[in-house]
Amino acid sequence: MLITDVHAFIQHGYRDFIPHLSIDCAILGYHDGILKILLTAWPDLDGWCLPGGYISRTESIDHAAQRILEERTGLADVFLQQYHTFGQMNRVLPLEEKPEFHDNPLYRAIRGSWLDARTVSIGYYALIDFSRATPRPDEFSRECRWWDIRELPPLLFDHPLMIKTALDTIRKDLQVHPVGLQLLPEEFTVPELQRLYETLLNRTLDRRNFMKKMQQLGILIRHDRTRSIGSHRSPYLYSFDEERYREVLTDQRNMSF
Amino acid sequence: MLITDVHAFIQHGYRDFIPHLSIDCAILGYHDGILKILLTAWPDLDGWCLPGGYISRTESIDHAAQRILEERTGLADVFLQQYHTFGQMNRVLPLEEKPEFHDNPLYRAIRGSWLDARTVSIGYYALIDFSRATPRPDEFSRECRWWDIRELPPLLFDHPLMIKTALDTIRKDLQVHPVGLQLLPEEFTVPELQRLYETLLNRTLDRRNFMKKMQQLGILIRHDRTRSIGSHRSPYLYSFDEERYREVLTDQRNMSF
DNA sequence: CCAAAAGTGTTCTCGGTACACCCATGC
DNA sequence: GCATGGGTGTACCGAGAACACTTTTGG
Repeated sequence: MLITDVHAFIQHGYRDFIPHLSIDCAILGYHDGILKILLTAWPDLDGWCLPGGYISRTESIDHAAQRILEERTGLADVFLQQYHTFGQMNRVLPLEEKPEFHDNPLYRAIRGSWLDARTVSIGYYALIDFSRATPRPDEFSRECRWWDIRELPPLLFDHPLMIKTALDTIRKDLQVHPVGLQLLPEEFTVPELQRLYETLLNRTLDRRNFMKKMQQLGILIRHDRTRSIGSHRSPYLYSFDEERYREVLTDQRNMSF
Repeated sequence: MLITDVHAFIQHGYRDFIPHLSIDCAILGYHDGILKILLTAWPDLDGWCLPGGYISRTESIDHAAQRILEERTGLADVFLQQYHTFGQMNRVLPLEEKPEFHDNPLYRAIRGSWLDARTVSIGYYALIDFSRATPRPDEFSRECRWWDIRELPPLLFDHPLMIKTALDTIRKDLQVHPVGLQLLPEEFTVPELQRLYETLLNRTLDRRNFMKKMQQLGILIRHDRTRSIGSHRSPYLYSFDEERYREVLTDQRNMSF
């Protein structure tokens, strides 16, 4: 479902969408050792937000999250995980205090509408390769772009908490679910995979122990070819053993680093 | 906030409560090696439900969950944890198919009201001592009582999934959070504590390893007195070292059994 | 004195961590 | 040949799992 007319959406959107309930997606993007997060900005406000949206009355919340992610990134069938529902009373309060909020015609239209109500938001996180996504702002936003996770702009609402909770959850889930299937190309080297883990966990890992761990998980298939990386020894190329990968996913043993 | 008049609530409840969004509480009760769950039944329907309720427009979702729990059990300040939000399209569908649903005047009043709408539900779980709770049905229910977790009655909606997810989450959280502070009397024996763990995890544990684990966590204080348990050696009485207990809670290391 | 439960200590194994040496590559 | 990063193996340590004997109590 596409929102073509912003003001029709403000006035009648509650016919198609559930009021008081929204979804916010912490879309983490990884590429070449850089971890970014997708944020959107509204006009005349200098704070940024997680991409969000509303739930159609005829779709599941998981479907709504997938749809929102696809609208913002162009990517479908992404691993997307519900992680927490945020329902504090003061979630959105700080916005009302901003003077910019009162001047802009868009926000004036929103005031008093179904959108101007206490809202509970369901948080989802996703992990994707940001080089494959093309960020697109939604109808309300002036901008939608990647931000380095280490240099975030000012954030609106309770979105700092949402991002922190998402990262904590991802790092915890990483112990159980070997990620990376979505984030790396078909063929990759172990140092590349290690760098992904190091970036997500925000700490360095021991090369030898990391290799041992991956070998005993058995989810990697080594190819004969290597990758040329300049004036160094060429690392082997690997692929995921997808079948074994799924076995490990269902297995509930933890992986620690 | 108390609902005094059921029909006023059906007609005007949306003024005070957020529509389309509810809370369901998986309230687990433990006592003497028995694990139970609190369920409510609606008139003329032979399926049971988790106790649930709506969120006041002026309270946080956590507060709403606490309130609902207190209304059903009389207990305040209970450890209550959000664990998942359920938003499938067909959550409530099976109810509409039941013939009993169409005959009862209560359900006829609900049809077409704000309550007869697609609803997303936030799941919370709690762990309490069921001997200290006095179950009370809500205004819609004909009964509210404990059921042994091993012998559950037929359940309505997606509540089987809710219960399964709650139990899975509790068992996972048990690895991190030493529970039991809420579920045991002030003074207890280690075998009693072990039985609590065994009941929650639904498997037996080794006495010696369990004792070692508790000792190295350091959350137990041994008293000089013992408890007389019949024709057997009298086990020592212990209390929780609450200060140390809180330290362990914040610590993120896992406890495995 | 006997049955049943409580209390305690040792061994084994596995996984995580720390650590050092050689190898390949391009300049 | 040298700098840089890739590939591999070993030693240690702590935690969990398996396991047996003694002690207490009431009948």
